[in-house]
Amino acid sequence: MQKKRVTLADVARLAGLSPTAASMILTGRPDTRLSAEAHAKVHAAAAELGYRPNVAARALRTDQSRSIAFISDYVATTRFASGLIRGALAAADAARNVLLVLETGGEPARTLRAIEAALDRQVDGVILAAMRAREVFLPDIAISVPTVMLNGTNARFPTSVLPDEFEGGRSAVRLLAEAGITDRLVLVGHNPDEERGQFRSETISRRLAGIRSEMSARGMAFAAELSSWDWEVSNGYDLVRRLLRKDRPRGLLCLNDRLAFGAYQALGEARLSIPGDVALVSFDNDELASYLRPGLTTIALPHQKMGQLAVELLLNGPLAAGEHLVPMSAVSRGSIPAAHP
Amino acid sequence: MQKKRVTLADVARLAGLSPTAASMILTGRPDTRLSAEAHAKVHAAAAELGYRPNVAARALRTDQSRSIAFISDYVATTRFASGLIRGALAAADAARNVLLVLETGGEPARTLRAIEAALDRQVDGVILAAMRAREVFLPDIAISVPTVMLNGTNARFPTSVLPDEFEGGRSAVRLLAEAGITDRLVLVGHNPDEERGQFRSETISRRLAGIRSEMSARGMAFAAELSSWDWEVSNGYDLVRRLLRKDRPRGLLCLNDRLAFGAYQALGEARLSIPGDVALVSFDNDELASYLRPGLTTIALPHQKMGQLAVELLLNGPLAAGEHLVPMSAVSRGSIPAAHP
DNA sequence: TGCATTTGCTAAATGGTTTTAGCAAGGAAC
DNA sequence: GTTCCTTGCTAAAACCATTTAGCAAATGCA
Repeated sequence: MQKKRVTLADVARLAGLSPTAASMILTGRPDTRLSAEAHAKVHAAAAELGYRPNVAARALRTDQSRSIAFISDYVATTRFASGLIRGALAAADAARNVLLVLETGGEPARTLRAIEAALDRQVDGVILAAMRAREVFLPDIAISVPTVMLNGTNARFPTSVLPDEFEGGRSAVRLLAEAGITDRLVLVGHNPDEERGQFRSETISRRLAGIRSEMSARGMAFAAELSSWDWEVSNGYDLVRRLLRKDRPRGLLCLNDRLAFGAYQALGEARLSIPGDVALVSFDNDELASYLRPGLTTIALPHQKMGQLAVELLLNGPLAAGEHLVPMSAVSRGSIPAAHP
Repeated sequence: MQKKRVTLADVARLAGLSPTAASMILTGRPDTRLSAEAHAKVHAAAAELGYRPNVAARALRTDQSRSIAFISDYVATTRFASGLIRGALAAADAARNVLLVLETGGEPARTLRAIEAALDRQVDGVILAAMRAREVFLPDIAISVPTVMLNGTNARFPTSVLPDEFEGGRSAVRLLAEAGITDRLVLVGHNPDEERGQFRSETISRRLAGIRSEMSARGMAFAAELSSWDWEVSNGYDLVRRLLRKDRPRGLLCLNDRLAFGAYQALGEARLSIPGDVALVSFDNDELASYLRPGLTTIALPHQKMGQLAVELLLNGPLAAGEHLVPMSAVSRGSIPAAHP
């Protein structure tokens, strides 16, 4: 369809120099002693021919492929979660790198295949991302390149990027308190096992810890705590419907946006208005939050920034071990009353 | 972090044979005359050393990288749309290929960079996917490898994978008709310009053509057609709220799920029940559809299958030009009454 | 036995880039 | 007039797998 690729040798020939010289000049080596004239000639030749280096050949020689693997249990669970990928893509693009995206479905065999496929292609780094699980299972295979855990943790890879759930939890309570809602407050979605760090792991329990910390700092307490194993729309609906049979809460603190959506449905059926009768705050800033009416006030998961940070950590020098916490910011829409004077 | 990579030479040495022999055996060449014993020795050696071929080196020699580029305007607009990627990933994985995912944001400059980055990495094929736009803009750069348009069309690349919108449109009408709803039917979201093929291009106008075809085949006609440029939740809400001031429809045919969600909100406010008072059918089978109550009956976009097909077309021999239509299937939930006897 | 063919394997070239080692010419220092 | 730097450049090796061309031994055929 097209003539043969232009190689470095072609550029060198046109410039009247050796491939060595051309390579040194085009890669911008610092301490070379080639003349300014040579630089000019090589750049001109490269531009004229539209030269683009063959990344495979370069990778063979340098062991650097300018590509990194993004290995995820799921590629997207919600549109919002795909912000992890989007942020990573943008950061990779900015650094002229490319993302190899691999999905594992959480299956060990597929995870193993994915890691091998990535390593075979000489990736410069690996991002192990979690859309669902937090504590990520990893097959026992050595990964010979820098590795970052994204939205999850694993003992073998100490560098991780996580949302700052503790502060996020505090923000949610603060939002309610500042709107004057300090009473008849119900927590929706809490699961005692979670909180003990048993299941979805620490990050969710940190969210709860932040909530509890801010509550007690302000002398507030929940009137009730509705727990649920899953956090889907239908769970929110069921929990709140049952609640409304007995109680009339003033505010609901939902642990994610889907639960909140279910709560909206139950409140709507009960003819209760938001935020007049009942105020709501939740977490995630899922796509849903903007669809609801009134819009849902929620503490956003900073997925995009997290994805970006993961790539930047990989690309910028030696990996800093430890947890890199990305702030969660409050997105105010209409589900809580305007702040108290 | 790890010892040096095992190379083919190492395998050959351990097996007591030449690299030539090892290569031929491991790549499974058909007509070679190497002994069964040699095969056994090489395989044993490869297994013992845990040999994995260096894809970069292989790419250099064979011009095949076992990787294909997935270049998309957006990586996901809804969770559902990310099915395009998910399907592509699964098919690539099955063929031991890998996906280079690139996002362009619809910007020409970024699109150009993405194509170059992919070509530089010797991808075996390119998928140009569209999450939003249907008629895809492409910078004027030659792509020297097989290319498939996914969920979009472009004159320069005749092979495309599209949903079968015409039949999908017919199904939606059929669903309503079979539930006995043939009267007081309103179309929500239609835009006259679209239908003339002006904007989002043919595929949406095919959806409408299918709808109209089935309507007239059954002697049905819309009581009203509400048009809107955008198809977001708020548009659906506004359109239907305005409609309800004057009319009392029996059924709404919404052109996507977000419009339908908006319609739910307006109907809820007006205290109309679904499907008792008003039935709804829409398109896409977005994540939303299952969240609503009652569940939304919708004609699914077969995103996952489409992504899969795109990869398979690339990988299986010469590209078949033309449009490859993937059927849209109806997903019945609770928003239309049970079928008429 | 003599010649051709088949069998079983290997040497060496190839792909495109980077990098090491070093050459030739000119100038400076002694 | 040597010797020693410096400057400006290049030859060739290296990276690793694939592939072409071909070699030596064994076998088949007459």
